[in-house]
This record gives sequence, structure tokens and C-alpha cells, in this order.
Amino acid sequence: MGYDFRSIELKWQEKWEGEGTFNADADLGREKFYCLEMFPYPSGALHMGHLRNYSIGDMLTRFLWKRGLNVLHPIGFDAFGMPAENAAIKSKTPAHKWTWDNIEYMTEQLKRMGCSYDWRRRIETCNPDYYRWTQWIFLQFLKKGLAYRKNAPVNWCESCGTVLANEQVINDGRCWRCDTPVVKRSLEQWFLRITDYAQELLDDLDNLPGWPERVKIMQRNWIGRSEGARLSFTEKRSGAVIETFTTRFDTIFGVTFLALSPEHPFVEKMCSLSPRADEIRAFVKRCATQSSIERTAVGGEKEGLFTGLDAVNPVTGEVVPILIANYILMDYGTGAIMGVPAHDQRDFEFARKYGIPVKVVIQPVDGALNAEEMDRAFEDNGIACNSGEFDGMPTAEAIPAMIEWGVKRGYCEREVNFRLRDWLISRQRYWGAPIPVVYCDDCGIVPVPEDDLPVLLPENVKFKEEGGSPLADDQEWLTTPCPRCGKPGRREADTMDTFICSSWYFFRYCSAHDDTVAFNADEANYWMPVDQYIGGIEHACLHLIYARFFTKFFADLGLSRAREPFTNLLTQGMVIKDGAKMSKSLGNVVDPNEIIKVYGADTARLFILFAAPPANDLDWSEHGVEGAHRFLNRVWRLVEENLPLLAQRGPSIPMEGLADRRLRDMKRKIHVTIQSVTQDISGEKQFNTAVARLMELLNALQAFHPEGETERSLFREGVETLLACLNPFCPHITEELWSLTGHADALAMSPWPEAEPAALEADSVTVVVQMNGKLRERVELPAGLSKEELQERVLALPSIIRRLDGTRPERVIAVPDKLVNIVVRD
RNA sequence: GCCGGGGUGGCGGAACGGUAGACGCAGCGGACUCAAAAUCCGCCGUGGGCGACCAUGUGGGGGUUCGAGUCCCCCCCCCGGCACCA
Repeated sequence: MGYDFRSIELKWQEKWEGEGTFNADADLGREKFYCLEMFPYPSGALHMGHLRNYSIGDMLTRFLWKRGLNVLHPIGFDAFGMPAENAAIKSKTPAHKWTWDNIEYMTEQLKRMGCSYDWRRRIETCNPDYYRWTQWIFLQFLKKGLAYRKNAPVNWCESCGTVLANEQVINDGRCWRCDTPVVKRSLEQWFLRITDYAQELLDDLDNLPGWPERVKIMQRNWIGRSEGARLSFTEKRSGAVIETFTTRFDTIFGVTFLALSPEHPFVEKMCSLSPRADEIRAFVKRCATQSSIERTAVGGEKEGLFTGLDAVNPVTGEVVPILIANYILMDYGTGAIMGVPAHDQRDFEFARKYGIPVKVVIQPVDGALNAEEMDRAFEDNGIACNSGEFDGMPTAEAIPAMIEWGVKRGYCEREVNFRLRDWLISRQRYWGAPIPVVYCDDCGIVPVPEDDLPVLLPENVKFKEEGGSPLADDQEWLTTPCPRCGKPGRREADTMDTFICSSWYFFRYCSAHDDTVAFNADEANYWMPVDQYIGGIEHACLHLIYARFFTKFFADLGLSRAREPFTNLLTQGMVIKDGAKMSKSLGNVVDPNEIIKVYGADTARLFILFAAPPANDLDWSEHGVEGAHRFLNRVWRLVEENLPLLAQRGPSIPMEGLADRRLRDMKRKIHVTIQSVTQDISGEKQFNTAVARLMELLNALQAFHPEGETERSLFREGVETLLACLNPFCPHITEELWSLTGHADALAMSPWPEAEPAALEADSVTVVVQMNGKLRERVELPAGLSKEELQERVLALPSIIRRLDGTRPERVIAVPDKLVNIVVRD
């Protein structure tokens, strides 16, 4: 029982693959559409999140092909990364073998889903043909001075045994991959100067109306622009300059101390100036042992130390003490702050603890602050006081006015600061793209010549028990002549963050196997930008920022025109079961293979698209899957039972040719379905309601029971519409039924149905009659009555006359084709 | 703390300011069957009434409106992001 989805699905999958049905080539004469889903990491097998991601993308792709667009829909594998390496350590399977086996297996799974990819373009980031160009791109960054090495306190994950970029430290200082608390280590590492693009990355968010507001806000927060001023204090004894950054230059008259980060370079110098050198060293050492979580937790204990040195306020000439404070971060602003306890809560808490004076320089509009009695800082806008010539000025005016004044007199400079930091891309791991540089004792850092790329990853490597990258110990691989002088040099042992590999793959798809360039400019200019990108929201401040950065860099190099990679972004929700994300530890994982085996790919796809709108979390329900399967069986039976009449051909009858009410309703149902399904898919991306409309159409067709030639023709039109509209959702069963009903052409490439305007017009409408806004009656009336006619006819209804019982309505509101509201005094 | 997004039947979810609960799931009743499965038909927010009906109902409280799930104000709860960023 039930239709034989197993053989049907395989049959069509083989046909699509064999014929290259969904292969797309650049064609300037055709309108293009680039539909892309985030490519998977080859972890072993697809999970439900993948199934959802690829069901959405595939449905859209098939829909757009039917609408006549030239659709690029590629797939590949984000194939470098730690799990392969861990598998190599654990099961002694080489990382490349583990990865390639998984890629082949998952490719097979994607085909069994019925995905309409252009398989010719499959890429794998661990393939030397690909990472050669990843390395080439790195060299372009290096050439432009946007890749550099620096020694800095960096994020280190003990468990992963490598450093991490700031974006990869999440959930209160934990590793994005393994959730281990991250610690700070001082190391020399490679960085990409993403901060050079901070302003553009921020500004261009305004040009992305097709992105969810949520993601744009997250990126704005992450980039964290703040406008203010940089000003220099002078250390009294040595005359040394200490720079600070403030967004509240209007509080300059309220400065009562200066505080430095323990890592501030001047701290070391202070030891030779201050009689309290020992104390300073001890304090700095103690701060260094605090974890970054302790240091940066909100409300964490603020600790400080008077250094015995003083600084001069450049504006007032006042002398204030210099302290070292654990709450000052070295990697934001200048690593030193001007302390204004009266108007900054952190400074306030710190000042109270250490007995530092509080000086009020802004009064609230409706009261007077007294420094002694304050129990917290006043951070709001108010009126300046104790601020010389600026007294009486409201904060909003005072900030720009005082900065202008300060700049003119040389006290400060305008400055914009970003929270965004340069991207740390070194990884002390094996399974990644080697950073293509050589260290030479004479020449220093020497880039590997572009012609010598790729720097191949050795395949036979030994992993050590105690961890660490095997590349660092592979003397044979490490040793190489300096490309510049030829003397023995040493390769860079670190590999690149895998987020580099995924920052440009959507360009590579455009000319996937071109071995002369990273990507062909003409092809990229035809296909890019991606028109629809689909993936999880967890990449809001990771991949989605990095990819934007790379795209802008390519544009600046003249490699492509696009300045933004993704025009429209759809962030799909998680797949959950029993109220929680599917995970092995919770034991609530549903295996896509099982679902496809038991119900078929069409059922799986249909359920996924029907169960929830794409942005919502999707609650997995076995019963729901059965419901979807039941629907497909009903579609199958409907066609099977009416096969002889459906196999006939004939023109469809226009609305004008139908007189009978039943037939006109059927015709209307068909065309209203086309209209709303089209809108749901292309407009708000409400795939669940689109499916609901198709279910309604099936219900109507099932109840129709055609008799006679006219009815049979109408029925045929209904079934063909159902199959055509359902095709992007469930491509196999619909294609099979299409061919069973005698169609020679492929449904996949046959045009999407068009709604006939005349068939959308209603003959009659149900008008709601309200009294004082409460529903009282429903009446069937001809469509298109004017307000006056409508009101007249409703007021003449016997039931309404009875209800009014002689009372004269105070007012009557009539909305044509909708309702009449009769307002009466109670 | 700040910034987002949400709270609608037993469940997933629908509703241009205009019939709340489309569609599906679960449940209940019936038909078919020796029986079960499958399938088909019907019912299905809550309270009241034999009944046509009446009242009530979209987290809570106010407001705007002829009319509010939808708009405005206040509050509660859940989810997500950021968080000592100067």
C-alpha cells in the first residue's frame, strides 16, 4: 500500500543526474538567479538541520527554474577542520581519507534527497585545487599590507589546542566549537586587517534590505562603532604622554584619576619611575592570573593600585593620580582611561572603593547632585557645570561643542573606535590550508611565490599523544629553501582558520575548476552576488561578516564588481524535538536516512516545509511526517483513480465559459491557489501556508467527482495545477505522475502556472453583519455591491429588522464585500 | 543592564485594523470489514442551553477605533544577541 516512492525517487534522481538537468551556464541573454545554501562540513552524515537547509534552497531553486530564470545552485564541502584531525588521532584513519569518505557519502545523501544541484561545480576546500587559491588570496592580503604578524594576548582554547578569533569566542568566553572556557596567551600570530573595513562593513548594512533586521543588528553590535576624542595626559615626573579615548569629552572637567590597563606598555616604564615598583609588578602579575571571564564579568570586583605617579589634565591643568586597574582592557581604545566617577558607573564604583574624589560636572535637569551623597554615577544627559565657559550647556550640545573647542586648542583629536578587532587567522592545527610563507634568517618573512602554490599539506603525518600540530615537528616538510635567497628556510607551521576557506567559496562556484585563477571575473560578474543565501543564524557574526569582508577586498583588488556577497539572506531556525535541539547526549536525534527510507525524500521535504515557517524553530513530529506522507498518497490515488481522463489533452475552459456555480467555484479555487502559492513562495517565504493551500486544492479536487466533458477538463486543469505547484516541494512524485498522465516534457522545466485574473473574481461573498462590533449574522450577497447598496440590503434583511426591533441605528459602517457594522445605543 | 524576536486550541501553526483558530497533527463519533490496518464521512477553544442560539476567549492591565490577536502606553513571562568597549 502507498505509492512506491523508493523506485520512483531513484528513477528520477538518476535521470536528473544523467542528463544534467540542473546544470547552469552563464548566459548574458538570460536573467540569472544564484541560490545558495551554506555548504556543509563533512562530519560523516547529514543531520536534520542540513535536511531543512537544503529542502528550503532546493524548493526555491526549482521554483525559480520554472519561472524561467537561469539558476545557479551549487554545493560543496567545507572540508578542512578539526573533527577530521581528531578522527585521525582516535581511529588512526588519515584526516584526508576520513574527510573524502564522508564527502562521498554525504554527496550520495544529497542526491537521495533529490537536490537539484549543478554537480559539475562541486568543490571541497581541502582539495589542493581549491586551497591553492585560498593561499593565493592570503598572499594578496599580504601584498596589500592587510595580513600581518603581531605579538598579542590572544584567545587560546586548551581543548582545541589552538588560538581563536574574537568572533569564535562566544557564550561568556567559551570556544564556539567545544564550549571550553577560553584563556589568554601572549603569542605572535597572523592577523587580517578586517578593521580597515569596519566602517564600510557597518555602512553597507543599510544597503541590505533583504537581510533580517536581527542579523544586521547583531553585526552592528559586533562592529561597535563609537565616536569620541583622543586626548593626551602627561605623566608629571617623566613628561611621558599617556593617551586616552573617551566618548564623553564633555566630562573632561570631572576627571579625578587616570587608569591604565595592567598590560599597558607604560606600566613597565613606571616601575623605573615609581618608588612602588615592587607593588606594581606584583599587582600586574596577579591580574595576569585572572581569567578573561573574571576580568570582564559585569559587576566583577574592580581592583586597582595607586602607582604613586601623577598625571596632568591637559585641559584643566589639574593633577590627578595614576592607577592601574584590572577593568581596563588593553585591546580597546588606548588601554588607558580618564576616570570620571561622577558620570561613569564603573569609575564611580572604583573611586568609592579607593577613596578617590568625585567631581560633578553635569547636573540633571530636575535636581542637584551632591558628590558626597551620590550612590551611583549620573550617566544621563543634563546641564554642564564646573566646566568653565561651558556651564549651563545641555549635554547634547556640550559634547560636540567641547570637542570642537578641544580640537582647536590642541587638547584632543576626534577619533572613532570600533569594537571589532583584526581577525586572528593562525591555527596551531594540521587539517587546514598552510599559510604560504617561509621564515628565513636573512630575509625574514618571505611569501611563497604564487607560481609555487599550493603549499601542499603532507598526508603522512604523525600525531603526538600530547597534542600539537604534527606540521610543527615534520622537519622534512618544514625545511625548504628561502624563495628569495635560496638558503635553508623554515615553513610556517600554522594553518589558516577554516573560516578563511568559507569566506570565498561562493566566488569559486562561479568557475569551479578554472586552474588559472581563483575565480573568473566574467563568470563572477554574471553570477554574483548570491541572490538568495540560506543558512543558520549562528553565523551572524562569524561567516557572514568574514564573507562580506572578503567580497569587499576582492572588489578593491578589481577582481569582481560585487561589494556585498548576499543580496537576500534567509536564516532558518533549528530543528528541535521534545523541546530541545537534537543532540546525541539528549538522545532525541532523528536520522534523515531513516526518514527517507521509511517515507521517502518527497515526504521528508514536504513535512519540513509545511511544519513551520522557515525562520521558526521546527518541532520534529513523527505524526506530522505521517500526515505529509498521507497527503502524498492521496495525491497519488487521485491521479491513479482518474488516469484515463487525466491522460486526455484539451484546452482549459476560461471562467467566462463556466455558468454552473460548482464549476465556477472549482475554477476559482484552482486560480486562487496559484496566486497564493506564488505569493507565499516568492514574497514572504511562507512555505507552510503554500503547502496548506495545495492541501486545500487536493481536498476540493477529491470532493469534485467530475461528470461530463466540461467537468473533466476542469478537473484535469486542477490536477495539473496541483502537480505543477507541488513540484518544487516534492519533485519525484509529481514528475512521475506528470509522466503517467501522458506528458512527455519534464515537469521540472515546464513553466510555473499563471493565475487567470478573470478566474480570481468572486461571484458572491459572505458579508458579516455586526452590531456594535459583535458578530450577529452572515449573509451571502453578490460581490461588488457599493457601500450604499450593501447597507440597504443588509438593513432590509428580516433577521436584522427583527434584531433592531424598531431601534434606529445611530450609525452604519459598510465595507464592500466584507462587513456591515450597525451601531445602536445600548 | 542594553538591544532584538516572541507569548493565539491538547500540539505545530493561520489570520490587508474587519467572520480568531486556515491547513495539518492528536482526540472523539460513524461507515466499510468476520476483525484489524488502510481509506472515507462527521465533530473538535471554554462555559451555558434540548435547540436556533447566548456569553466568553489571542500573557496581564489601560487606551485609540464603529470595530483590536493586529495600532499606542504600562507590566509579566520565554527565547536570542551583546555586555566593565571607556
